[in-house]
Amino acid sequence: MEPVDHFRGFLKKNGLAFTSARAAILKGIVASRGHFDADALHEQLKRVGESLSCATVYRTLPLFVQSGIIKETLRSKGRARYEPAWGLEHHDHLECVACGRIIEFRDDELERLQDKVCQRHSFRPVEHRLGIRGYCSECGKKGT
Amino acid sequence: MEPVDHFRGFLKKNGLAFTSARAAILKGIVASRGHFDADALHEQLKRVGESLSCATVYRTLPLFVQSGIIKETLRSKGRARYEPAWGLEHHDHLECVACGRIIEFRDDELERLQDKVCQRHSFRPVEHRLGIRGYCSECGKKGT
DNA sequence: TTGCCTGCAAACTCTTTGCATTTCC
DNA sequence: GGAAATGCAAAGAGTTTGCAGGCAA
Repeated sequence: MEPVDHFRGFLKKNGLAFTSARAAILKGIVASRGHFDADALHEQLKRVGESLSCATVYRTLPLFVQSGIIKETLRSKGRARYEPAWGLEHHDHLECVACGRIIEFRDDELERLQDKVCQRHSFRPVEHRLGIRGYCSECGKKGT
Repeated sequence: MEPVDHFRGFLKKNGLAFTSARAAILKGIVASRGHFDADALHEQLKRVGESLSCATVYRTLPLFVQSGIIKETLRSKGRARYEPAWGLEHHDHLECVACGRIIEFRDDELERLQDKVCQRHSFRPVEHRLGIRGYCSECGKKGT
């Protein structure tokens, strides 16, 4: 199933309308393969000729989160950031403090270990975020 | 060495002054054993009779981070949160989405595994944050 | 004395909200 | 037609900054 179909279903189920603005935002999300924030998404849509107010973007993003199309990731400089979640497995992030590059990775053993920690504390996990900040291979070569 | 001595050394080394405001903030940090945010710290200091502007708190916190007295942790509701880092081993967090309780834990194997992931990507880690959100044992009992 | 510090208030950034109007079903 | 969605602009929260005066070294 395509994201758009899933999203239409989600809207219908909740008595919400599939509007042109929402269609545009979804297109923007799909186009920006990777991480983005509200402002970047808004800018991108403007570039493509879609004119939406940023209020609409902010009002709509939670719908995409709820429907599972995207998810919030670590905030950066006070901005909420998102990434596509549709059809993707969970993964964690390496974030380069020098160039800002984000490297995604997944490690099953790491996941299992986290579950063990939760069990040990009788904690029922809903979600987790692991972010490792440091220097990527490129920036690491250059020094410091 | 006491935190205050370490901090004085840090200031001296950087040509900065050890002022009464900074002393008060340090006392506040030490007193609030655990997590806090700028606002909570400011409130606590007011309660003890110290009158500082919040601008000073905001301006001073980065000094404590740089000196290693505290460190930033996961943000919550748009607020930067901090915790003491002086003399404490690194640890990670379980955060209850129901009651807000934060449980700290440390798992050496988890740490090692993270290093392995970094090696695999030729990534030199500086710091990492692992936050697991879910329901603590208390809230888990009550339902949902 | 020479800067660094501070308080105050205004500015800023990201995000949310109220209201009148438009769009969807 | 009626509920829901939108744009606009103004409000909010948390945080930062400019400036004039105050303190540490």
